[in-house]
Amino acid sequence: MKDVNLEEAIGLLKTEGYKQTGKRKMMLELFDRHDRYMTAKEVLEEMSREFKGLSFDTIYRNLSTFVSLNILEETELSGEKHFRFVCDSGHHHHHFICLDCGKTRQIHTCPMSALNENLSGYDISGHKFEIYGTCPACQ
Amino acid sequence: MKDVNLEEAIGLLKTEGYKQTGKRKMMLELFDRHDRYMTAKEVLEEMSREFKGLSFDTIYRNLSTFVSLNILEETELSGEKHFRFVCDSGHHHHHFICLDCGKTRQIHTCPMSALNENLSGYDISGHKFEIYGTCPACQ
DNA sequence: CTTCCAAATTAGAATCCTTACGATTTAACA
DNA sequence: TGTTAAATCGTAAGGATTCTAATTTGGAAG
Repeated sequence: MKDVNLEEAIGLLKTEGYKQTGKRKMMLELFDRHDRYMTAKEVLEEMSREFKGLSFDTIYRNLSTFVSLNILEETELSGEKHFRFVCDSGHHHHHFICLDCGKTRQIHTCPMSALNENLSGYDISGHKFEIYGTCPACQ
Repeated sequence: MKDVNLEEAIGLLKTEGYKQTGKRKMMLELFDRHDRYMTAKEVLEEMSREFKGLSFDTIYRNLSTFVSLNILEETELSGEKHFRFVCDSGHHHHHFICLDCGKTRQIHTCPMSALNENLSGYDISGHKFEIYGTCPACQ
């Protein structure tokens, strides 16, 4: 199940004309394996074990590439960008995010569908609904 | 109406044992007058006209103080902290935020009250619901 | 299996936002 | 007024992120 996503993601690189490098594959494996929000620094630290002398730039550039390819999703927690493998549930949803471990739990209630305000005249480009706290495992 | 809030905010400084300095008063007047989300840099620029040689430290320290006094509220937009006078409507609400001018419009629908997920076992410490876009005036 | 080129990576500097520091000034009270 | 703790200044430090120029490499073409 998850491996399908991983393979799909790696395949997407070729499809879109990006090179399949060992670093990119390891980054994607990392996100697939952890299945939680991670910072660029965390990714760098884990990758550095295998790839010594890894550059900041590589991490940030690839994270940005993956987000634009819709392989990763991004959110900002306490001033730091966090990334996770995009959920494959196939429908729009939101997240409870554990502030300790970064793991998430899907929330299927979307406030936009239940919105009873009149926002005509407003051009809406996006919305964010996140619930923060501590997951059962971290308590 | 808004002046009441401003006076209350200035008065709160004394009540809580903080000094009422000209810089703090001008900062609060600024937020009262603009009534929108502003960055520390925007505040610094406007204040610098009157107070030349104003220090970063003063801006950030006072912004932080005002937030802790519940005079200002804070959110993070594209990697930068934004602050605005806390709304006085007296009840919990959320915001549409114009990404051009920073002005907001209150949203009274709260997703937490309509949440039909079972989150027992999760320790919830907070939530965020924001709608982004362009307000009528900025289109 | 080579050659080749655009893409990827590196190392390090630069940028942006934010916070921290010791020295100086100032608000508020007696 | 004088005193004192709080506020401010000037600047440096910090962390996250982006940029640049030089080098390396994936992978398509021969």
